[in-house]
Amino acid sequence: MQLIGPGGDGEDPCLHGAQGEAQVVADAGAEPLDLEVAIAVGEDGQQVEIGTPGLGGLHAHAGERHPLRIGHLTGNGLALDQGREAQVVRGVRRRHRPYDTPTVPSGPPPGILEISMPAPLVTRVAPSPTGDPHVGTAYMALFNYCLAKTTGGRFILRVEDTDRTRYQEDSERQITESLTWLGLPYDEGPDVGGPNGPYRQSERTDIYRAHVQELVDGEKAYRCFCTAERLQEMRHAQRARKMPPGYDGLCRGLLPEEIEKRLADGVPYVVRLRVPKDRKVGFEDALRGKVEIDGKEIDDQVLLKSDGYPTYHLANVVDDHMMEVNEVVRAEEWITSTPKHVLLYEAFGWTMPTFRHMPLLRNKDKSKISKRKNPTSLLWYKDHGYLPEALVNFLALMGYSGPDDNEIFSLEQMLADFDTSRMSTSGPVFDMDKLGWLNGEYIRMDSEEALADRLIAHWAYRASIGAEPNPEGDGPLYDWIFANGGFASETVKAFILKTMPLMQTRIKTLEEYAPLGRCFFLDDVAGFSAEDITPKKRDLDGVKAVLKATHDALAELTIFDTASIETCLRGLVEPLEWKAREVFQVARVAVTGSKISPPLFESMELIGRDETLARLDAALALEA
RNA sequence: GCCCCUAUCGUCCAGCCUGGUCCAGGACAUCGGCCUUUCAAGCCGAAAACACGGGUUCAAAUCCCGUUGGGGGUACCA
Repeated sequence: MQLIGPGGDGEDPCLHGAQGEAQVVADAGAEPLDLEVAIAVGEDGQQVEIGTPGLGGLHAHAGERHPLRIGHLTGNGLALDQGREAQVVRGVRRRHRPYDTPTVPSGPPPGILEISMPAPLVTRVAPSPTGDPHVGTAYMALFNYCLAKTTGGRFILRVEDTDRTRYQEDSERQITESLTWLGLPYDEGPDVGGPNGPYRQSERTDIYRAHVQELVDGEKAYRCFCTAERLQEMRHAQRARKMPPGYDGLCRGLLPEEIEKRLADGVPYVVRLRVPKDRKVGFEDALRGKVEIDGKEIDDQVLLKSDGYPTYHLANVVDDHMMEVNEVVRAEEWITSTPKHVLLYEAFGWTMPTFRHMPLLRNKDKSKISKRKNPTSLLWYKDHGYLPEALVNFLALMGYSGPDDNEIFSLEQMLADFDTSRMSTSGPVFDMDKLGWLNGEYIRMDSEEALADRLIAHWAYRASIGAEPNPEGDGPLYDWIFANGGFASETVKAFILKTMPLMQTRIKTLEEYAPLGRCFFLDDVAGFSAEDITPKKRDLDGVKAVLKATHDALAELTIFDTASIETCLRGLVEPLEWKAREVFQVARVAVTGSKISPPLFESMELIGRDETLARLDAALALEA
C-alpha cells in the first residue's frame, strides 16, 4: 500500500476522518479484498486503520477504485509522507463498537492497496467580535471544519478585532463558547493557542506594520494623506457626475520630499494598495469557477488605517499566509474584494490559497440575513431551546445535500461522506419552520433520560444568565424546581423523567416544555373561564354536574393510576348521557387549566389524586 | 449607476458536468384523510416548480447566447 499525502517533519500525523481513494493493486490470492477495516502498516512499523465512508465494509477487486477514509490511528501514529510505502497486513472483521481498536489476527496479508489522499486543508473561520455570535459564523465554521477534518488538515479560529470602534468586550468569549456548544472545535485559536499565534489580530499589529513597510518599500503600496473631508467631497463630486466612486489617486504620485515633509509634520496618513489599472485580476473559485475583475474597477484599497490598525484585506492575507491557511472558505460577500487579496499575495510573492465562496444565508425576502428580520444570534437559539446538533444539521442543509434523500444526519455522518461537489452556490433562505421541525426530530431521537437531562440543563442555563422568564410557564416550573431541591435534585429529575412519555412528542424546542407542562407544576390552575370549560351546546349547570360526578367517582378509586382513571371516567359517560370527548374536555380544563394539554389520564396520575380532586372541586365554584 | 455572483415547487435540496430513463424526485410548510380524550407524534394522500426569449439537436430542466428577476460589492466595517 502506498500512502500519498500529508505528513512530514513534526506534523501531527493524525488523519482521523481523512478521505481518499483506494485501488487494489494486488490481491493475496484470487479472492477479492473483503474487509471491514484494514490495518495498514508503514515502513516504520506504525499502524493506521482504514475504512470506507459510513463505516461500511471494503470489498474490493483488483483494479477497482473505492472511496475510503482513515478511521483512526493505532500505536503512535503513522507519518504519511509522500510516496511512503505501506502495506495492508490484515483485514479485520469488525464485531465491536466503531471506535474500538481492532485486533490484528495472524495469517497471510489479504492484499495490497494503493491509496491516494488529497492534500490536507488548513482552513479558518475569522469572525469579528462586534456583537452577538452570528449564525453566519457557525455556518462558515461548519464547512471550514468539514474541509479540514476530511483531509487531515487543521481548522483555525482567528479573531478579527481590528475595528476598534465596533469592538465588543464579551463577543470573543461568546464566539468560542458558541463554537464549543455547537461541537465545532478548532485546532488553533486565541484561547487554545497554536504554533502560528497570536490568533487575535489586535495583537499582531507589529506584524502588519512590517508587512506594510515591505509593500511601501517595494512600491506596491503608498502613503495617502488625504483627509476624510477631502474623500467625502471627492465621492460627492463623483456621484454628481455619475462617475464610479473610488479613490482618485491624488497621493499616488507624491514626491519623496513631499512625503518626508508631511511625515515630519506629523500629518496622519493611511497606506493604500497601488492597484494596477491596466489589467484584469482574477482567481479560480473552487465553487464558482473563474472570476475576473478589471483593475479599473478595483479601488486603491486602504491597507493600514491612520490609527495604525490594518484593514481586513491586509490582515486577512498576511494572517492566512502566516497561519498556513491554504483554502479560504468564506461568504459570497467577499468575492468582489478577492482580487485585492490576489494582488497582495502577488505583491508579497506568496502562494495563493484556494478560494471557495459560500452563498450568503438569506432572510425571507432574500436579502442577506440580518437581525432585524431573523434571529441571528447563536445565543438566541441556545436560549430558546434549540439543540446544537439540530442547528448544525440545519445549517448543513443550507447549500449542501447528503449522498441520498436523507436530511437528518449528525456532524460525524456528514464528515463520513462529505463531498465538496455537493455544495451549492445559490443563497438559501433561512427557514425557521424547517429548523423547528428538525429540532423536534432531534428531541424525539433523544432517550427519555437524555432529554430530561437536557431540559434541566437548559433551565439551569437560563437561570444562570438571568433570562427573561417565559410568561406562559417558566414561573411555576422554577418555583417547583426550587421547592424540590433545585436543578441537581434527584426528585426533580425523577419527576421530569416521568413526564417524558407525555411531553417528548409534543415539544419542538426545550423552551416549549414549560408552557405545555405547566399543569404539573402549578398550585392552582384557575384562570380559565366558564366558556372555556363548557362544550358547545352544553351549559354551566351541566358542566358542574359532570364535574361533581367526576370528582366523586375518582374519589372512590383505590388505585389512582392511568388505567383505573380511564376505566372510571369512561364509566361515567353512559349514565351522564354526554359524549366521551365532552366529559373528558370538562375534566381536562378543570384539572390542567387548559383546553390543550398532555394526555388527560396520564396527567391526572402524575398530578396525583388529592390535587386532581381539589382542582375538580375548585372548578365547581366557577360562575358564568 | 458600475462591477461581480446567482436562477428547479411558497421554502430547502436532488436531477444539469456525462442531453433521451423527468408530463421533474425528496423534505419543510399548506390542505385532506386515518389514528385519537384535547394537542402533538405517527401513517396515508393531495396541491405545488424547470424565470422568459432565442438558438444547437431527432431530442434540452440539462449545452450556447440574450433578456429579466434576485443577491452582494462599490468605507480609514468586517
